[in-house]
Amino acid sequence: MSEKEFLQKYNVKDFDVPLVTVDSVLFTCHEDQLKVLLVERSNHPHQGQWGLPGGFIDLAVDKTLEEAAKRKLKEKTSIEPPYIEQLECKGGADRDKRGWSVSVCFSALIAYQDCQAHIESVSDAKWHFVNELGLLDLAFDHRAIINTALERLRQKALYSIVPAYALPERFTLPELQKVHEIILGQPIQKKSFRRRIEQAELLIDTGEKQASGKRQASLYKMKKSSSEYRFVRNLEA
Amino acid sequence: MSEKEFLQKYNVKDFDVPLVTVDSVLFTCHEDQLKVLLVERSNHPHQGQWGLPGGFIDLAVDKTLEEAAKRKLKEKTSIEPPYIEQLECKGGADRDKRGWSVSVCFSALIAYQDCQAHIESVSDAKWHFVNELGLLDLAFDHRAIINTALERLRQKALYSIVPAYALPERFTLPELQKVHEIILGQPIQKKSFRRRIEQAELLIDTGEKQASGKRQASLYKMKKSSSEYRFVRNLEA
DNA sequence: CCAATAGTGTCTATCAGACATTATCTA
DNA sequence: TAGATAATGTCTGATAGACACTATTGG
Repeated sequence: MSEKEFLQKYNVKDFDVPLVTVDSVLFTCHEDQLKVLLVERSNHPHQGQWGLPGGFIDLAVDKTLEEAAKRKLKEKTSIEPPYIEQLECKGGADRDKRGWSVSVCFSALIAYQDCQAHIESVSDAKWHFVNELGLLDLAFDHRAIINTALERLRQKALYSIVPAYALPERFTLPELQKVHEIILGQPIQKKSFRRRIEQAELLIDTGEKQASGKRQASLYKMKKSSSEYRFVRNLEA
Repeated sequence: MSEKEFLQKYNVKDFDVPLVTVDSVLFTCHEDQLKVLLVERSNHPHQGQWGLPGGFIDLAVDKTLEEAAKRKLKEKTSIEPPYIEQLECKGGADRDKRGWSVSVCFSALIAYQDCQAHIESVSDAKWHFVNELGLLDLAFDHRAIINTALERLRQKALYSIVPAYALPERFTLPELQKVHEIILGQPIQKKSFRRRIEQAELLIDTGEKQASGKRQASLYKMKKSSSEYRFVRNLEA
């Protein structure tokens, strides 16, 4: 049989296939706390419970998995997050009552200010304090996914400035340090933090200042590809 | 509608779903070179081309994605690799001629000695020098997946001793250093390498020695969970 | 004893931690 | 001017790089 014939006859539905979803753990920083976006499920299974924003891939619309995840996030936040990366893929026979299922999970960051207005207008989406998830009964294995995302984000806070994407495009160094401290759950030496960022030349000084009450702090923005930079030496956990 | 009714009516095949495979990049070290296991495809599409060991999930057999990947590897190597981790998930409309497809990719390591006999007995599987893949026309986007796996493995060689899993259970420090050097493509300072492993207490001295020609080297084995250890400071790339 | 490989001693360079100090802002 | 926040100076400590040195083996 030629490949052409083979492809003509091929039909996915002749086989037992798992169901596939994309789900995203979208973090932000607000009120000196880490928050994660959750959605109240309108459909079975787990109707009424909180879960991660996500859903099925639209084969006709989505070109890639990341596009699918972004599309789902955009529905809730109105914009695509400035940072998104694949986290892990969960799959198994028992994680979804509908059958063998695969969830391709993403971890993303966004500035609170950039999407709060829209999120408030969407009735089923809400920021939740990461520290207070203990009380909630989350859908599927979404709690475990959030924990994995948190762990990864903590690692990144130790060796990169990826957490900057939880801030607006322009931000001050004290703000950035605060975000790292919130993620890590502990204070960082100001000098160490600034020194390494300066030395690696990861930020651009916009020349502007931010009046935050007392002495004004310089406003910076990320250089392109600064998020890929990895410090040789980690901050201590 | 109750959840029970919903689940009774639910049928995956009522929806357009992508096809899902698992694929693994299995590395080993041999003849001072990094090698990757490839399989000659017996079926369409890409019949006759080399590709990663993998295939469809057997919903009746596999409990998780990792189990599916291990099962596929075992078919070619006769054993499960001592190290396997999820690498990334590739998905898109165009990566497979059969339709929208998702590949859950794993990266794994194994000792050459532990599986070479069986691999030689399997007619369609073969170790390929990683440095000589340029000549091959690999199936699907498998070349890109291998490159991602390589990049990740290089990172791990800088901050962990995961590469030890490309060696037999018992190995010498010079052997381990050599594996790291092969992965990194450059020499490492012997003293630095040994110092950090000793200090982190990652290995157990078995008391045995290996006669490799000249002075005998001590044989070590990994401690449990040493593979999760991450040095605070990387080797320099 | 020689050659080769295993393993150690030790100096330097780099960079994070600690914390004191200075600078700049508003009230 | 006082108080607060931003930013810097500088010492210490940990650890990787460099490389010379010693130790142990087989021939």
